[in-house]
Amino acid sequence: MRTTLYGGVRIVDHPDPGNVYKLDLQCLPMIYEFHRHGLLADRERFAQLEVVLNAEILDLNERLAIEAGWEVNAASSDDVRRLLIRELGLSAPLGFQMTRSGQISMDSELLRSMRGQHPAVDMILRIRELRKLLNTYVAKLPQMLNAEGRLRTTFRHTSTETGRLSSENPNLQNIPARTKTGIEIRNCFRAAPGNLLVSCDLSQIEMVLAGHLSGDENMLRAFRDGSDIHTLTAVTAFCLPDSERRYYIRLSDMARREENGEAVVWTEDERRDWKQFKQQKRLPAKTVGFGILYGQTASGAQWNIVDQGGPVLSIEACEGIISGFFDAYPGIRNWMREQESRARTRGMVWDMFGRVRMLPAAMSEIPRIARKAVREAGNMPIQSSAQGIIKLAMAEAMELVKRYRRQNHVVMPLLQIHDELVFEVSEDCAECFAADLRDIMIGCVDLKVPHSASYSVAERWGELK
DNA sequence: CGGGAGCGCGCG
DNA sequence: AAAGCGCGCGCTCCCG
Repeated sequence: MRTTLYGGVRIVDHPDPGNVYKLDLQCLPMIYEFHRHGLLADRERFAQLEVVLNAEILDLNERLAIEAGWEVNAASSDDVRRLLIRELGLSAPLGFQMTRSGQISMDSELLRSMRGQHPAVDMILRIRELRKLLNTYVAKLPQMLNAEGRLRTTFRHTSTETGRLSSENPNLQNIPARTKTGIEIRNCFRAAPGNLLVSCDLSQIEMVLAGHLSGDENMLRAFRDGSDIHTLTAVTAFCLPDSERRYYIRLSDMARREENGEAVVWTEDERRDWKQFKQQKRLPAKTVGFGILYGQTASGAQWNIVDQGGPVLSIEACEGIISGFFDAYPGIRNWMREQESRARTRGMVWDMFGRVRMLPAAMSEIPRIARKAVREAGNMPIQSSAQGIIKLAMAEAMELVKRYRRQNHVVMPLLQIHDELVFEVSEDCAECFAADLRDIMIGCVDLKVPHSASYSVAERWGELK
């Protein structure tokens, strides 16, 4: 039994936080490297992109004004509400979400669900997307370059609740990646001539850790066999009969092998069935699977499934998928309950390295406050453990960096983006460094699941992965 | 005109 | 009514 003070609170019987302090200390040399180097930017390319975006936004704004009959500011949710709800009378398939101040929310999730009712919806979405990219990144970042044309960020390593790093002035952990224009922004960052960018990330690390921490046998087996987790969840959650179960698991296996570059022969029926299963069953199951790690409820899942192009499901159906997930992986349910109980009875949870998060709110008598804390309790050990693994890898990778430097190679640690590390490395050894880095990210910790990491090498950031 | 709340959205 | 975890940051709107 150990009694210590943590955050000014006396607590009994919790893991030794000594390892955490060591972890945080050991990753500092690499953070120093991040600060020292910065990312090389392509001014020319930024400038070109800025012209293109400006033109498209201007054009869209004009067309929106014609459509509406007045000058709508897409960045003003008041304007958007006035146009779409009051003047055009549009409605959402799942009803409206309210903001804290009691207004109907006009966020992109809701707008996407109203697509097709009126052309103004798509225009507003597109204007929003482009304005965000232009104002936050394309017009802003080039002003922040140093004399060498490199962009430096500041990482904070003591500011988050889960041990994650945060990045500010500017934030280089949220550079766009998901859209076509976003990738063009990433392509404005590059390695210097003679160098290449290397990135390596931990695959599905949070789901892997859910398996490791809970010890759930079904999930461990699934990861060991390399089967598709979301298909397994789907067939259980939707209560498919045995024959269909086996059929779809076989199809998911074929899809995986095909992705790995194997030649796979599909019949026409199989193709059609897989495509339908993927959209109608696997997508909801996948969405729920991620949501569960955040404590998502049925109504949250319902919105999310629609948002990602899945079917409109009833609340009952969503509840069914969530409980189906827990039936497929009962160990996860028990583990989640254990975190909830730690939060409710002791006001704290901790991760696999002993990092503690105090959650006194979980003891609150106000249900909304307590529920929020319980969600945080379920997520923290997973997010925090993932971060611990990356910090271990950062410490070990620093030795790798020194070894390469002794052989006169250029190696510049550039960024940590939560489950990913980015380096700039001389081109003659980039591939080799990447493989060594991957081995460190896998080997730095021993989990019940053999986890994996994947790397990528390219000249420009947007070409990675 | 600066500060801050509220909203929205980029990333993992 | 509430609504999914962790961040940083830009714009709008309102206040002093």
